[in-house]
Amino acid sequence: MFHSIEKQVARAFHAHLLARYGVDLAVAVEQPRQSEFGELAVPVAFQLARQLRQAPKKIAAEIADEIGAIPGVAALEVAGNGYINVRLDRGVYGAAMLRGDADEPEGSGEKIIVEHTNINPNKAAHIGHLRNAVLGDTFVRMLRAGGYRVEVQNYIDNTGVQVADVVVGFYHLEHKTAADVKALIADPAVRFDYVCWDLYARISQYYKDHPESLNWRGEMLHAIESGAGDAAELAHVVADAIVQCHLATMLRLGIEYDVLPRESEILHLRFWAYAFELLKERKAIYFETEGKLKGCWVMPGLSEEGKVIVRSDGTVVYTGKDIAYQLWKFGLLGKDFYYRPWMTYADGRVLWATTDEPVESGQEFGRGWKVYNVIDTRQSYLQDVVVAGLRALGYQEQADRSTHFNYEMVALSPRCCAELGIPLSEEDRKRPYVEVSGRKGLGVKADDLIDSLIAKALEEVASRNADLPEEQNRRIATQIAIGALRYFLLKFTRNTVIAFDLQEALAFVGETGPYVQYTAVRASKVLRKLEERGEAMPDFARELSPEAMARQLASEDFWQILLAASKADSALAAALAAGEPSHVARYAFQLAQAFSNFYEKYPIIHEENREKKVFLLWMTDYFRRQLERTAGILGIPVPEYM
RNA sequence: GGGCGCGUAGCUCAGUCGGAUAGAGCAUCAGCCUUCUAAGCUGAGGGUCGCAGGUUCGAUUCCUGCCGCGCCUACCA
Repeated sequence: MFHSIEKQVARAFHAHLLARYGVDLAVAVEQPRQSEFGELAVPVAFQLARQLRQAPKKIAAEIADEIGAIPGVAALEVAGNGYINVRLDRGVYGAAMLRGDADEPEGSGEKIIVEHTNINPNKAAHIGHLRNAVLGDTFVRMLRAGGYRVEVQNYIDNTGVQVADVVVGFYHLEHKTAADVKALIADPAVRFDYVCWDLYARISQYYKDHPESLNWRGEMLHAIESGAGDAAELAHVVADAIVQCHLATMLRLGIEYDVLPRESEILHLRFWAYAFELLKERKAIYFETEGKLKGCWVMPGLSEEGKVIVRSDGTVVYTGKDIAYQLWKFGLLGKDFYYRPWMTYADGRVLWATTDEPVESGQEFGRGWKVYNVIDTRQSYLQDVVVAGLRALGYQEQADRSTHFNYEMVALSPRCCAELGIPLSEEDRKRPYVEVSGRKGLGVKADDLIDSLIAKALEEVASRNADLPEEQNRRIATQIAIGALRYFLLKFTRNTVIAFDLQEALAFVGETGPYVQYTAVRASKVLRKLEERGEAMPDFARELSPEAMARQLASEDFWQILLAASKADSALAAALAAGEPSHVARYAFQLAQAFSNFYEKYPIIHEENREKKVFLLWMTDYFRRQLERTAGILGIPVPEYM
């Protein structure tokens, strides 16, 4: 609701400035810090002061005097050195909310592709991967809430070095065949992704101790690429099983995908070969004939030496395949995958995976208008190479619409390492944080963290609801765990390194997901209590006249609280514009704070005055809806009770 | 060396396009449960916005330099 007014005010000012001063200005509308200054502030007089060579205060007065009536606005006031403060008509505003006036969604019909998660399928997911997936998933939810059409892709690098290493581990360290590993996967007592986690650390250490054994890796990569033999089969078995683990882990947090594009198909369907020809043809890469990079195909420009795309042994680096993939995402490759169903989600939606077998699936993916790649900021250079590749091929517009949705890494605080029993060098102990490393097996596994959160939440839930069945309490505890974890990962801005701290992640008080959930639970509990007392929910539209609304909203307290609740769309729009899910998280917390205040201060169902009681109930219901909607955008479920 | 990012309360972090008295959570201290769930609420203390210049009506915000920290700078991803 608030967002509509914001836009309306901005439009009115823009039109007036154009007509009166002939100035085409992008009008900024901000929210004053102090509520006494009104609901909106327009600092446009400051911008004009320079051009018109007049005092801001004088210009502001002139504008406020001449602009005329703006729908929904009660008054304009000049304050400070030249602010124009806007006071809304509370009755009109309240009545519009009662009618359920919604802001028109901004989204266009163009398809937006968001790629996230992208975990190497060779070990269990850790907190770093969770940040990626939760950020990506939340951004997707934001876009969809904003009316955009989104396709979610989770790229599976099932033929890369990391998978090869684990397969080498199974082969040379464990002496296991594909059949042995299949049996291991089928064993319900074995957490296969955990087994691989340890094995990956072991083989990495083994390479370090026995550098000559590194040729195993090369051999394995070739075997996988050829696609035949026991080794290739083992690689597929391992990667598929780990993907299954990752999908299960993500599903625990409510994260789903539309399609899994796999690297094996990029190879087998010759996407890369095709892109390679394109790159050569359009002179985006050149063959180096001398020096250090002799025999490589190199993309010049981004760094001093250029970026190797094809190694001297003829194999392509990941970034090369990524260029082919990015071209496909925009529908520029002229080739396409085939698709087969991978699994079905609870709501019946099918997750598709690519295949190289020509089958008619009736599915179409890719051909996006805009592409977001959710990838951590350490890979900025590689992402720049991909975009430079598009540019070099002449796809300027698509390059401009390629966004590296970057974020900082999750590291471990030294204290956290100590708690987890991770030994640290003297040097590491002095650092502010220690990088997670899959190779070293250094990190917090996603499922372990979720399990700890559930256990802790269950303790809490059970102590408050001892009379309820354990199974039911466990379900609630799971929802609380999800809320805690998602909020924890979302409350930081993207470019903040999260120094992971177990105590903080496990916190349920203060600025946390459970606080937001608890508030929503309280709101719906009030409404439920009303019915338990045998009272019906009032017909708000009939009982609350615009006059009654204006009367109640004359209370500064009520007005401020309602105003806060009405800003959900505005907060979402700002967060989308900034590409910053943390803004939504922060708003959810502020919203919860506002309701908690209201809840503590005003008895709702015990209110004697009928008009006021109906109004309070309406406020509660409105809050509940706004809170649930915002939580939903964050992927935070609202439990029945807590 | 080069590129990117960070430095704000004891700790962890926010801080709209340069704007009005720099905020939140945690921690500390003092209060609030016979009334809709205390995972809550109220209040208090706590700041040289890394340092030094510059730009201007105005700088935590923009520019330059310096100091400190991190990441990237692979024929790994």
